[in-house]
Amino acid sequence: MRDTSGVTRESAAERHAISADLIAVLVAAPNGNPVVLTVKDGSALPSGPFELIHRSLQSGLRNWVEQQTGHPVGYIEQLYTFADRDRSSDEPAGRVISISYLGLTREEPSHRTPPGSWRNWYEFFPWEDHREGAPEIIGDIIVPRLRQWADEAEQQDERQNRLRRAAGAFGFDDRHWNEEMVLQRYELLYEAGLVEEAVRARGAKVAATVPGRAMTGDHRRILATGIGRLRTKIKYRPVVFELMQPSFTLLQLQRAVEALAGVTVHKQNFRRLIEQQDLVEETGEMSADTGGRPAKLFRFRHSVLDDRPAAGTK
Amino acid sequence: MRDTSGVTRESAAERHAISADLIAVLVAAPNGNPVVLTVKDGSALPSGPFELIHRSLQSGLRNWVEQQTGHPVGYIEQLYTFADRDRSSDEPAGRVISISYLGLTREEPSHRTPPGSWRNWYEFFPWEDHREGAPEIIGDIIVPRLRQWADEAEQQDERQNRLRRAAGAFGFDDRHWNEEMVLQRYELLYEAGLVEEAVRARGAKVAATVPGRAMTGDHRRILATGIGRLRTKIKYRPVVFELMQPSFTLLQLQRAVEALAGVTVHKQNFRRLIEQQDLVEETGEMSADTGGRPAKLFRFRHSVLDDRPAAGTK
DNA sequence: CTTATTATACTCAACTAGAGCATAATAAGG
DNA sequence: CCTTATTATGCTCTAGTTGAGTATAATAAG
Repeated sequence: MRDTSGVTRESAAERHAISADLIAVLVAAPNGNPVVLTVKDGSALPSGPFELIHRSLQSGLRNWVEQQTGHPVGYIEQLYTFADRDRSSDEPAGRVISISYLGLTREEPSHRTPPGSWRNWYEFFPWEDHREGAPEIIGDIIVPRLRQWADEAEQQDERQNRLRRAAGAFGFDDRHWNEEMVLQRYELLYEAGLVEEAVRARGAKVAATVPGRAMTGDHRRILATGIGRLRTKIKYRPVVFELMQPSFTLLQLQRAVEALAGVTVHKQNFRRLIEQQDLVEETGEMSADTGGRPAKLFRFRHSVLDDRPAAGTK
Repeated sequence: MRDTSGVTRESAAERHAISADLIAVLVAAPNGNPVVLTVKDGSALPSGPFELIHRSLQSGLRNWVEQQTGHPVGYIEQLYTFADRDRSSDEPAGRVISISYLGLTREEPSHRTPPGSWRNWYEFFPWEDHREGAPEIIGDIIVPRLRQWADEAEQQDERQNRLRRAAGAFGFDDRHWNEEMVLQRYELLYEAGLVEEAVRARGAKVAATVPGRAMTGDHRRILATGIGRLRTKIKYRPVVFELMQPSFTLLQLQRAVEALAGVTVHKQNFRRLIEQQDLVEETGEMSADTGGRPAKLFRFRHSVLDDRPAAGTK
C-alpha cells in the first residue's frame, strides 16, 4: 500500500516491465449450437495486446472483436485478470497481465472469420454436454481415473477430501450434476493431471489424459470460466437474447438455453417462466418450419431491461 | 487479435508504457459495524503497485494486506480491472491498469493500522443503510434532485427513462428497494452530477451534491462495487463467517449480515435458514451478555464448504 | 386417415419464503 | 416476590415458486 507504508516505488523501468493482453471468449449459438471463436486451428482463444489508443479495456476489446468478426458484440463482461508467474513463461523479463472477457454475439461467422474459427465448445469439454444424459466418458473414463487419483493420496483425510470434491464436481456417488461448476471440474482434472495442459506444465507424469481438446497456455481454463459464468448468468439475467435472431420460436429459445447450460429443461415450465416474466412478446407471425404444429414467433421485449429487477431463464 | 490479423505488435517501448495498481476493498464487521480500511484520512482505499516479485496478483495483494494490517485475510475475490483513460489523468504518458479486490477479515484494527483507518462504510454511502428504515436523505434530498435531473432531459423519452432508472435504483414510485444495486445507485448519482466526484471530473456544474463522503479518483466507485458484490454474495455463499469470531450467537451473526446488507431480516426465518442448511453447530457454551435470555453459542461448520452445493444466508 | 412431431393449456404436489404467534429464560426495578 | 423489558427459540399459516405430469391442438408425411 503505497499510501500507508514507507515502501518506495520501484524505478520507472522496473515498474513498466509490464504489458497487458486482452483475451476474448466470444460466444454464439446458431441453431442451438454453442460455439466459441478460436484461432490457430482451434487451439487458442483470440487475444491481442491492450493498446494505448484504446479508450478503455472494454472498448479496446469491443473494437477489435468487431473489426475481426464483422459483427457487433451485444454483451460484454469482464471475466478475470491474472498475472501468474508460471502462466507467462514466454516473457521472463517482464510480466504479462491477461485480462479476459466474455462476449456474446448474435450472428455466426462472416467472410472475415476463416472457416473453422468457430468451434462447438463441447469439443474442449466433452464432459459438459448433458443434453442427452450424462456423457459416457464420465462414467467410463473420468470417474475411474478420479477415484484412482483420490486413492493415490497419502493421507486418509486427503483421500476422502479428493473423493468428495470429485463427486461434488462430477455428480457421482449420489451427488447431483451442477452445470455451473465448469471451472471447478476443469481445475479438478488439471489437479489430477488428467488434462494435457497439466501434463505440459508439470512435465513428467504422462498419465493418460481424458478426452477433450487442449488449448494453448491456460486458454482452456479461461474458456471454462466463460462458460461457467454464462451458465450462471442466464439464470438471472436475460442474456440469452443476445444470441438470438430478432424473432424466434420459444423452442428455439429453449434450445439456445439448453445448448449453453448443457442440460435439457422441462418445455412447459420453460415457457411458463419466460412468459410470466414478460421477457418476450408475440410478433404476430408464425413459423411453419417446426416439423409439427406451427409456432408463434416472439421477439425480446427490450424494455424489460429497465423494467423490474429483471429475471433470467432459470 | 494478433493471432488472426496482420496487425503488427507495437514497439516494446510503447507496449511497456503500462503499469498496474492493486486496489483493496478490505472489509470487517466488528460488532455488526460494517467497516472498510481506508488511507489518507478516509479519502482513499489502500492501493499499491503490482510488483514483479509477486507470484500472482492475488498473492501480491494478500501479502501486503497482511503485512499492513497484521491480520490474515480470509476471503479474497477479484472485483474489476479497468484502464479508462480519463481515470488515470496523472500519468499521461503511459497507462495504469487498476485491479481491484474485495477482501474479508475477521479482526479489526491492530497496532499496525493507524486509528481512523477503518471507517463505517455508510459514511460514504449514507443512502445505503436501511436498517432503521429508508434514510431521510433519500426522500428529502436524493429523490427530489433526481426528479429534477430527469426533468432536465431534452427529450420526453429520456425524461421518462431517467425517472424509471432512478425509481428502480432508489426504490421510489412503488418500486422496491434492492440492496444489491449499490453500484447502479452510485453511478446514477454520478451521472446526475450529484456526487463530488462527478463535479470534479466534469468541472463546471457546481450542483448541490448529496451527502456522503467523497474519495480520490474513482475509489468510491470501487467501494460501491465491493459492497454490491458482497451483498450479492452473502445470499448464496457463506462468506459472512469470514467476518465472525470463532464463536458467536445467532443474533450476532444476523447483525453482521444486516450490517452488510443494510436491511433487517426476520429473526426467526433467519435462524431457520441458517440451521436447516447446517451452516453452524453448537459449541455447547452459552453467552450471558445478551441482555435477555442467554443465547447458545455457535461455530461455523467449515466442512459445509466441501459439502453440498453450499448455500448462503439469503 | 394414421402416425409422428411440435405447440400450448392446465393441474397437482412438494417445497420455499415471508410473516406472525407463543413461550422460555434472563436482568432490572420496584 | 412480582412486574416489565429484552432476547431466545419453537411452531404455524399462507402465498408463491418449482418440478413433473396430463391433455389437447395443429401441422406434415406416409
